[in-house]
Amino acid sequence: MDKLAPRPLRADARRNRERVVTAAGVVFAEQGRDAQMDDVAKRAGVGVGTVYRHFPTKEALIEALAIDRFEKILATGKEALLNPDPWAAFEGAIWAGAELTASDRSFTEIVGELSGPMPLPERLEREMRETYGELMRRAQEAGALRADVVFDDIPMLMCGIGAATKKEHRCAAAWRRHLAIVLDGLRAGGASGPLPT
Amino acid sequence: MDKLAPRPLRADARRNRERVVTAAGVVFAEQGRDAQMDDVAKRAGVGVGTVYRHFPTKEALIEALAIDRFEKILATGKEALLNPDPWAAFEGAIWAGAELTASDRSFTEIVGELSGPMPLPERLEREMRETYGELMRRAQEAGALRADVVFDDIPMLMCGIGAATKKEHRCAAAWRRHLAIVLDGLRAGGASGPLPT
Amino acid sequence: MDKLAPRPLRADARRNRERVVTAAGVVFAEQGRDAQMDDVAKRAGVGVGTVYRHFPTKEALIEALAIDRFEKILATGKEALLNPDPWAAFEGAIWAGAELTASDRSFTEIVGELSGPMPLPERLEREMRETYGELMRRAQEAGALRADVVFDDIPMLMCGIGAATKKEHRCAAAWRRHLAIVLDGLRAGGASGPLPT
Amino acid sequence: MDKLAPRPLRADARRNRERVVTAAGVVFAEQGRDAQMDDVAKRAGVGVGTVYRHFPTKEALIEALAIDRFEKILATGKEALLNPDPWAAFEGAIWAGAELTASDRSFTEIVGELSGPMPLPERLEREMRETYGELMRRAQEAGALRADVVFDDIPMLMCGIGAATKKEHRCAAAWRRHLAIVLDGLRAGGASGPLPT
DNA sequence: TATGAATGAGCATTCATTCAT
DNA sequence: GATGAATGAATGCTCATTCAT
Repeated sequence: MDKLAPRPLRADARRNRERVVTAAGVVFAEQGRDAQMDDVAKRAGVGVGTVYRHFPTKEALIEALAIDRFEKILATGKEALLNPDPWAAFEGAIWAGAELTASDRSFTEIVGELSGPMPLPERLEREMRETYGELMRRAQEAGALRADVVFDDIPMLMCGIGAATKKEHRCAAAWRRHLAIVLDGLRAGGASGPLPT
Repeated sequence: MDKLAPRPLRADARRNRERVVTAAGVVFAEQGRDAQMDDVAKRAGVGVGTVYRHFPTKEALIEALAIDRFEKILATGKEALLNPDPWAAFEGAIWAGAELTASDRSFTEIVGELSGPMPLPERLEREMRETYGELMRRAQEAGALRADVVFDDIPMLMCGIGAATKKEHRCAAAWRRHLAIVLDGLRAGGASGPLPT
Repeated sequence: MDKLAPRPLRADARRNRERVVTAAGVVFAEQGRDAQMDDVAKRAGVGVGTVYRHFPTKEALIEALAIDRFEKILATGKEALLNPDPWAAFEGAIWAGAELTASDRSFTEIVGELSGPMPLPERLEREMRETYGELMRRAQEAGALRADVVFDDIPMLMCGIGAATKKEHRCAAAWRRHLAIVLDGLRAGGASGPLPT
Repeated sequence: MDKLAPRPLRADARRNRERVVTAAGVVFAEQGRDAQMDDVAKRAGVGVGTVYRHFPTKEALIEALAIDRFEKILATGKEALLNPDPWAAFEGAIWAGAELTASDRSFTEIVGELSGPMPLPERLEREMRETYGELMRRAQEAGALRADVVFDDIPMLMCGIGAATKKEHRCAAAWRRHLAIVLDGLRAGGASGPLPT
């Protein structure tokens, strides 16, 4: 009913939860979102029941996984903020996020299905906005990033990059070309005109 | 008996096949790749058996759908070749393809799952290569398109656009911003350096 | 409604019927009773509808096939009656029937499933009884066939032989050993005691 | 589903497996090889999933059933070895096996389909060979069993008996007449000549 | 709390039979 | 009559979820 108090979660329970999330990451990475709960359990070395104790549905597990991924992206964004060069900071954040996305097949799949129906927790979304918003603001103030991009363009662009990492295009690292092109398009100097609204 | 003429396929059979493809387009668009064959049949107003008479497996139906989509894209590409302005022709082809992609949610999903395991028929792939290759060559010769993009970058970029059209981003037409950025990145003038290989 | 008059059946219709029966014989021989009606039709070079015009159900077709087979067996039995040696006549009839059975996989399968639920037409059954009954009577009168075998033992023994021809026992002709043993058991001299009732 | 009394035993999985096998025996006996897995489950009082938990495919279930049957036959064969009279031992083993076969209609069907494509486990086949081989050797040494029968003739003959038990011949026990005839044919004294090779 | 056996709705696919052409 | 496209009930099997131990 009331969610005021987050339950303490005993040490072994927390460890189990961790194992499940980790296993889910691997299994979904390998087999995509159609992977089976039994496989996740097996990989985690627990029974299915335990998986369901921590995550009431498969969807909930996937959501938890997605949040975990976004936390990691956010971390790279925060780290980028330390870079004094505004454009390098922005660019570096984007490259780091893309690298994470590319390194895990499930990442894209999960994040891909996610944006619409499965919103992130308020705190996470806010921090994402703050962090990447700040990176963009600085780069724009420095005249490096075109002025008409807004924060909401970023997840969209990242979705595109994610899609590029998912397939077997000409070569495994083909997505880097995609990102390089996009970044050139994002440069203040490259703009051929204002973005459509 | 004689195979000189391809099977005429009775009038009603052809009509039914058409209805199945149309229904499949709608159903897969609405429910994604996991939509059920029974639903396709119901939507088409035929029995499942009829669906299976025309397409031996669900996979075959999806593939047929994908080919149909690619044919439409190819048609816009060929039309673009008529435009004497090399960059406008190239840009127009890309916009037209994206528009088609955006107008049908299943398009992206199906094409998305497609590139890897389900190759297009040789003829279609060749024509795609020829048409878009020519569009690119002209635009590059005119100094409008950066010289280091190659044909294989296009499907990758289109996948990205497709991903952008799939989600509910800030607004329905947000993908246009994505494409505008990408196109700016593709301009010869916008390149900040060579694309990674 | 009334079936008093057998319909004339136009020449081409009769020819078609013949083709269907022949095709069914081959197809069921190759694939067993689970073969499909479509395959029978294809083999016969007609549409399924034509098959169904002549045989209202698959079961009816199989029954017709069975009758056809029994007619052939009966023919060998009648021919055997011409042999003046009573035991040789009996033995020859049995061998001939087994040979037919062995030569066609569907034969056994169909006949096997048949005896119980699918009785032969009265005329055919009567003639079988008359012919084989006579062969047995003569052999028994000559003191060659044990006196306690009765007509109804024969189909049972033939079923057994049929089963033997169906499998891949030690060698293709292993069933001949089975029949040789049975025939020795049927000889008047071989009886170790009366058959159970 | 379950009885009012709480289940005391932990090994309900094993019991369920037993129930599935038993139910399968009955259902396949009644309806033959084409019986449905759902019916087996219903008869066993479990869900289909449970059937599939224990037997990955229908084929596997049938095979398990067949092995179970052969084990029972083998047991009677081993018991017969205790009989000091060589012919009585051999004859008794055959009768006992036939009795088992006759008592369960599915037995024949399953074994019938079995011999070819579905070999028994090595151990079982070996023990069958050893046991029945020994019974035959003794009976032949005693001059009671004709010298030219070999082990491989036995399954063939049993198939025949099985076929005889399967149908509704003149009377329910008609197969006993078949077996009596075969046994007379197997006696050393009854041989009219060597068996065909 | 952990376990994994049990559940059963769900799904792709088949095939005997019907019926419009 | 002949054809073969259409039908849809039936079937083997899966897998997210529940629950007895």
